[in-house]
Order: sequence, then C-alpha cells, then structure tokens
Amino acid sequence: MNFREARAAERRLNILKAAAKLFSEKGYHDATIEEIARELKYTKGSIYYYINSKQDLLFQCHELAMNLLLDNIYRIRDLGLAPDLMLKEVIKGHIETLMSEFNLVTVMLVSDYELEEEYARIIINKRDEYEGIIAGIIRDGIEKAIFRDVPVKVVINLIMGAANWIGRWFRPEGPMTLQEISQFYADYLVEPLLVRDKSRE
Amino acid sequence: MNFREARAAERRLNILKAAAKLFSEKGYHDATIEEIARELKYTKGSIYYYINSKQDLLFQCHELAMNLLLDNIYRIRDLGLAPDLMLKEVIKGHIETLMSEFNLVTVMLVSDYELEEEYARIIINKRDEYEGIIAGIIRDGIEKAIFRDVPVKVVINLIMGAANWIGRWFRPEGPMTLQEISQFYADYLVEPLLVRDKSRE
DNA sequence: TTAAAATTTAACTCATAGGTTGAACTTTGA
DNA sequence: TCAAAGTTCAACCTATGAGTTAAATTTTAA
Repeated sequence: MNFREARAAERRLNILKAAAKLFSEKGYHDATIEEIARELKYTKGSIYYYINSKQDLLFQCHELAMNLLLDNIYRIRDLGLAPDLMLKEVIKGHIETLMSEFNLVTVMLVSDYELEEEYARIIINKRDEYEGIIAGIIRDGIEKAIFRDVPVKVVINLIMGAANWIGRWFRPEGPMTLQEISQFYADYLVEPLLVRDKSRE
Repeated sequence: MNFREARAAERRLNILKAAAKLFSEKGYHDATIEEIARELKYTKGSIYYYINSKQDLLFQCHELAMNLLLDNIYRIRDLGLAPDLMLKEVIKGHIETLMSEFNLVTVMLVSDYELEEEYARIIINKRDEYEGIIAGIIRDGIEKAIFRDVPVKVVINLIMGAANWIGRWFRPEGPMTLQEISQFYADYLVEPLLVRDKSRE
C-alpha cells in the first residue's frame, strides 16, 4: 500500500467513524450523507468519491463492530481459563468492547433491521459464530459439572440482552465506573449458572 | 360517546395497530403512511382524517405500550407478595406484556430516539415511574434482608435489558413456551439478589 | 325526502435526501 | 515544467413520502 492508498484508507476510516457517530445519534435514516460530509468539512460529492452508498457505510459499521467483538472473544478463548471464569471474562470483554467503540456497536445493535438482505446474512453469520463460541464455553461448564444444566441459547440471549442494553443508560459521570459495572454484570450473570452446594446433592 | 364517536375511536385504534405493526417491522422511517393506509384498505387522505401526524401515531404507540406495562405493574404491586416473589412476578409480567403486545412494545423499545422532545418527556416520565416501582420493591427486599445490598439502578437496568431483548429472538415455534421462558428469566435474574446462607454470616 | 354533517378520495404541494456529473483544482512524478 | 492522475465541489437529477385540499360520496336524522 503506497502513500496515496494509505491516505485514502485513512479517509475512508474517518468517514466510517463519522457515519457511525451520526447513525448512532440519530439513527440510520435521520443521519444524512451531507451531515456526515459536514462533520469532516467535506461536501457530499467528495464523500461519494470514497464510498459506494449509504447502505455500504452501514454495512461497514456492522462488520467492523462484529470483528472487534470476535477479536476479543478469540483472545479470551485462548486464555485457557475454567468455564466460569472464562464466561465472566467474555461478559466483561463484551461490555468493554461495546462501550469503547460505542458508536459502531450501537449502530449494529440499534439499526440491524436497516441492513439489506445480502449484507445482513454476512453479519448474522458472524453473530452466529460469536454466540457459538459462548455456547461452547457454557456447554463445557455443564459437562464439567461447574454449571447447572440450563437451556444454553436462552442463557446466551439473556446475557447478551442485559449487556447490550448498557449502551442505553450508562453515563461515565455516574456513580460506578464501566469496569465496576462490567465486573458486576459478569458476577451477577454467571452466578445463577453455578452448581450450588455439591454436598447436598 | 355516541355511535359515531365510538366508530371513529375504533378506527383510530385500528390505524394505531396497523401503524405499530409496520413501525415494528420496518422501523418508523421506512414505514409510510400509505402502507398503513393500504393495510386497512384506506387511502392516505382518509388516514389523515383520523390522525394528526405520523409523529403523533408514534407517540401513541409509545404511550399505549407504557400504559399497558404500568397497568400490569400496579396490579402486581397490589398483590402484597414478599419482595423476591413480587420481583419475579414483575419480570414475568413485563415479559408477557411485552410479547402479548409485541408490535406496540417493540416500537417503543426500538424507535425511542425518533420521538420528538416534547413527546419523549411524557414517555420518559412514565418509564421513570415504572422503574421507580421496581426500585421500591428491590429496596424493600434489601431492608428486609431478603436481598443483598446491590446498586439498585444497575440491577434494574440489567433486568430490563435482559427482558427487553426477548422480542429480538423469541419464536413461538421454539423449544420453550413464553411462559417457560418468562419463569426461567424470573428465577435466573432474582437469584443473584438473594442473601445466601444466613447461618454463615 | 332532503339538507347538513361526516367521510373518502384523487390530485396536488413541498421538502428532503440519495446519488450523479463534469468541470475545476491539486498533487505527483518524470 | 507539465501532463496525467487524483481529488473536490457546485449544480443537478430524481424518487419518495409527509401532509393538504377541495370536491365527490355516503350517512344521518329531522
């Protein structure tokens, strides 16, 4: 990649970030390409020199967000922790990725139905892969008798729902830091999975 | 209310239901008034004989959804149960109301940022009231030493997030009924609140 | 029966936003 | 230096959808 290509790639990324910001603030439809352009002191025409379509911009937000989440979960899977500790790390990592790339991930969570069929399939595949890894961790915990025998998919949806909602209410000025909250969530959401008192069985 | 007024009210309700359906399927912006009209074999002009604006229709979805949730929680509060049982009932009732009026509640959850300022305030007030009642139940449980001393608002957001996400994945054809799922959620989400073993303290 | 009130509709206005174009301007490298 | 390639922009096209209107049609009740 030469200098020109690098510069173009950087600009494409800036456009993507600006789009993510506006998409997450106002929703996909209410954010206009002109606003995205204005944010970067461009005109609309210049934006279209770098992108194909607004829909494509939305897709890239989804894709980048999912890639960040996948990178994170692969990293955690390779730590070789016990299932309960690993699941807690997954929850913490999910929440912290979610919030550190707030705009990107919010776009993905809020405007998933705006994605056109062909794009949506790609994202759904990534999401299935992500949830598949979590399912593997939980099943492993059940086999090792660390976790109770629970309906795995329901538990995953319960956890994802709780975690994904954080973007709707968390404010950094609040009484708890994000790290405190993600730790609290991890503990709270893993505890009901744990096999209680073995001696009573 | 005479016959004419009753009929007009009924039609307004039908329009609202059709709007909720389309808003929840396609999002506020992608659903058009003409589609809503077509759904009911009306023309756009007739719709405007009954409504003021599209925004107003959105607001009514939000308002009706919140009113259903509030009716439900008032009913439960008046049952006079112990805090842990009451909280479980609240979770079950929340999920079942959510799913029985899927379109209305989905509109509220998915397109809240589409509401204009003045309307949004009214809905936020109702939501605060709703969450205030749940907070009261949890605080009561803490005082009575049934619940651990937890950050109440964080717990409410955790529970609401988990429950509100159900609309995104639940399918009636799935392996569990909605009642089974709402019971599972209630148990799962209340358990971490319970004071463990009193004798060990 | 009939006139007023209620209801419906086709045809309209208007604003907006996605996307295109061709010319102008800038950068680059020989 | 200068021509080709890369980049920017104003002006434009077009589609769409919210909301209006005035006339036509239907309903109601005296």
